[in-house]
Amino acid sequence: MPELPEVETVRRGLNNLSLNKSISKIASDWTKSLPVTDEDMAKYIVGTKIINVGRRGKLLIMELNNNYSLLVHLRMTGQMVYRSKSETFGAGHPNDSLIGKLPDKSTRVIIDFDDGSKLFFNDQRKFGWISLVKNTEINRVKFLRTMGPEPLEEGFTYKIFKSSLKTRWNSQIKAALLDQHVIAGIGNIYADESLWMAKIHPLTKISDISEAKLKNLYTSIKEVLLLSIEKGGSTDRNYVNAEGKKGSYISFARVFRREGKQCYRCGTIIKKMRAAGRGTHICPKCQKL
DNA sequence: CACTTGACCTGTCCGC
DNA sequence: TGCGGACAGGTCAAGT
Repeated sequence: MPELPEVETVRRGLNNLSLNKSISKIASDWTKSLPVTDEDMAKYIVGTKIINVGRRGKLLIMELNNNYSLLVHLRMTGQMVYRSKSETFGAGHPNDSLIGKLPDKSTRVIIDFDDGSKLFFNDQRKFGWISLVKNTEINRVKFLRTMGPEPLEEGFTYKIFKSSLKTRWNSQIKAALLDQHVIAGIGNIYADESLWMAKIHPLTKISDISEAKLKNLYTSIKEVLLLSIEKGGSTDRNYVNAEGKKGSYISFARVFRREGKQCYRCGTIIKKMRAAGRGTHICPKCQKL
C-alpha cells in the first residue's frame, strides 16, 4: 500500500505527535516485525526519545536521541498510529477513521511513551518491519545504499531522471518505475497514474519512448506525488495516517481502480491488464503501445 | 541482463 | 453457508 505520499503523510503526522517523549517500553509478539533482541531494546530504545522522523523513499527513519534510529517499512499493509493516553478510538470524524480500538488483531509492535501515549505498528500481512540501526551504519543498509533518487527533491532534474532510467534502458517502463533502485518511492498506484498522465503504455520499452513523452513523464510523476501528498495519500484498503485517518487521493485518481469507467480525457473505458506482474490500469486509447 | 515466479502473510471477494 | 482460488498498494531471491 503505502508509497511515497502515504509514507510522507505518516512522517509528518509522527513529527507532530510523537517527538521528544520518553519511550518507556517497546514490545512485539511477532519477531519478524521487530527483529531486535530484548537486550538491544532495553539498551538502545527504552529511555530514549524520538527527535525527528525522516523519510527515504518508502522508508521511515525515526531518529532517537542516542545516535540510533528506528527504520520502519510499512510494505503492503503497515500502519503507524499514535494514540494519546485518553484516546481509545480514532480522533476526528468516524468517516475518515479506519480503525477503532487499539491494539487490535493486526497490532505487531507497541511503543509506550512515559506520558501514557502509545505508538502502534499495525500490519495485517506481516510483511513490514521496524529495525534498529546505529546512525553511522544507516548508509550501509543495502536497501538505502542502492535506492534511486528522491523524485520530490530539488536535485531530481530531468537529466537525473533520464540517466537513472538509462540503467534499465531496455526494460518496460512500468517495471522500471516500480524498481526502487531507479526512482525511490513510486509503487503501483502512482506508476499507473503518472503513465496515464504522460500517455505512455506501461509495457513500452523505455528506449522507444520519445524525448517529449519522457519529459511529460518526469513532470507527471512529480505532479501526481505532490497532489497525493496534498490529499493525504491514497486509502485503497488499509492505509491510514498517524492519526488513524484515511487519505483521499484515491477519489482523485485518474486510472487506478477505475476499471470499466470512462477515461477522464477521452471517454474510453479504462481497462485492467497485467504489467510487471501487477494489476495495471490504462486507457487503451490514450496509452498505445 | 531482463523479466517472471515464488516466497513472505492475512483477509476479502467471487464463483460454484 | 462452505470451500477453493484469485487477488491485494512491496521487495527480494531464484529461476528462465
